[in-house]
Parts: sequence; C-alpha cells; structure tokens
Amino acid sequence: MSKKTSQHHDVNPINALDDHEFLAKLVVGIGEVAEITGIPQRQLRYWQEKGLIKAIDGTGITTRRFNYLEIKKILLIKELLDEGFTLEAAANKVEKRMELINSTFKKFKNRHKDI
DNA sequence: ATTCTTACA
DNA sequence: TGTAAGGA
Repeated sequence: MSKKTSQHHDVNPINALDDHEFLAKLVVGIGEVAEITGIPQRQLRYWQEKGLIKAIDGTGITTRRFNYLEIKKILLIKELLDEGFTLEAAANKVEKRMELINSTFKKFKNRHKDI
C-alpha cells in the first residue's frame, strides 16, 4: 500500500477485533500521552508519584510507559478533576470504579470457566 | 530529541 | 503547577 516496509497485516478500521488487538498492544510514552490528552507531563508524573496511575515496569526501562488501561484511568481522572473533585477524591473514585469492574468481570469469568 | 529528577517561583 | 537546570 504505502511505500514503507510495514510487514503488518491490514487493519480494518471497522473491525472491533483489530481494535482489541491494537489496544492490547498499545504502549505509549509520557510525551505522547501528554500531547494527545492535553494533560501536562508534570501532572502525569505527579499522579503516578501519588499512586493514582502506574507506569509499565520492566527491567531496563527507565522511562514511563502507559498502556490502554492506564490511559483510560488518566482520562477518567482528568474528567473528575474538571468536574471539581479533588485529586484525592478522584483517586478514590477511580479505585472504586476499578474494583467494581474487576469484581464484575471476575463473576463473569467464573460463569464461563469453559472458555 | 526525549525523558528524568530536583528545586524554586 | 510551570519552568528551568543538568544529567542520562
């Protein structure tokens, strides 16, 4: 297609399965996250420092990397702050939401152990 | 070029 | 929080 050496299979823009594959592999640096979300790097580092979000950890990795789930949390925190919640309140709401989501899917998981 | 920590306004 | 310094 393009001239490049992208040895990738085509990704259909209206295929949800491709979206999942893409999102599952997505790993982004702090600069890109800041650029796209509009949240300053300074703030992202602060949130991580406070434990609201976590960067991908790996031996040898010195720079912050964020995955799909963390980016979703980042967007949620931003919304909550815009709505007027304090950072601490936002942190509690995010934690509560993650617990709800995890416990809920854990139940589905147990009902579908056959998968 | 990009990110990191530390520190000060 | 924004920004600057100085190292990786």
